Amino acid sequence: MSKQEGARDCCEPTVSEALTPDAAAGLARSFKVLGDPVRLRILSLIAARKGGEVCVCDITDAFDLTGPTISYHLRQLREAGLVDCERRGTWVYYWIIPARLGLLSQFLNPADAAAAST
Amino acid sequence: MSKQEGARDCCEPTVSEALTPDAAAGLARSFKVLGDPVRLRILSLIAARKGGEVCVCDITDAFDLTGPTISYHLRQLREAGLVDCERRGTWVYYWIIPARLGLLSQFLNPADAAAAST
DNA sequence: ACCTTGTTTAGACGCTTCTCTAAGCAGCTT
DNA sequence: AAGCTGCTTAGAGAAGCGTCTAAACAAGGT
Repeated sequence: MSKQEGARDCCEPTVSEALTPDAAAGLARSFKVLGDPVRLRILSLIAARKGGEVCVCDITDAFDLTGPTISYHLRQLREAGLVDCERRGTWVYYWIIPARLGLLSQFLNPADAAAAST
Repeated sequence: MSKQEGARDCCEPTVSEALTPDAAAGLARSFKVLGDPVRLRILSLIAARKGGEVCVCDITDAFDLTGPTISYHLRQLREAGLVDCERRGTWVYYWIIPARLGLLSQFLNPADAAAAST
């Protein structure tokens, strides 16, 4: 309820057009998956890694959670199309799918996306 | 588990640096609020509106939900810092706080944000 | 003052989510 | 082939979320 006008009259970016219920459902599913601190940390851990790939065992080591719990979160990320994985011998490696994140980013700030595509 | 390499070797954007648990918690809270189709539609409804402001009654009319439910979602959006509101006479108007959305967008795609800030 | 309309708060209830333990599968290594 | 390690699946329980109805609060109009 603060009366701070002025935060919104500088650039007009934000969310483009009104969303259909279906489009909203699709986007919401992705955002919901991002709405957990553990998954966000997993994602940034993968992204920060040189080579862009991380073994599940490295992820598990970075958290104070059991293996199955990490596996659960990785599955959520996978099913949301945010990461993909591949087994190589004993280990399973995960990497980020940038296109999906780009899509979400674009929804939040169409102006940035437009600027980037020039 | 699909073997599609190559989706990630074209541009290297994605998520910048490894997140601290605290930073992750803050971001996750915002993304969680975005992780609901109704809230996403409310947001896009406000954003699409000429003038950038919408009365609660207009929002309520756009959904097949009760007033209290809409009020609940608006509160979530408000407490996440994504929107702000002001009462004017009988009606309460909501608008989007672009800075917050920009921050989230930037997390998802640092490359876009960098390009936009030039 | 009172009633009417717009909005929020409180409380209840069913469904989903996140975590765990136990058990299963996959691929080395000996 | 038997056992070891890495990872996933299955099932259970506590906590959280989204919806509703009922009631309260806020402003304006008789």
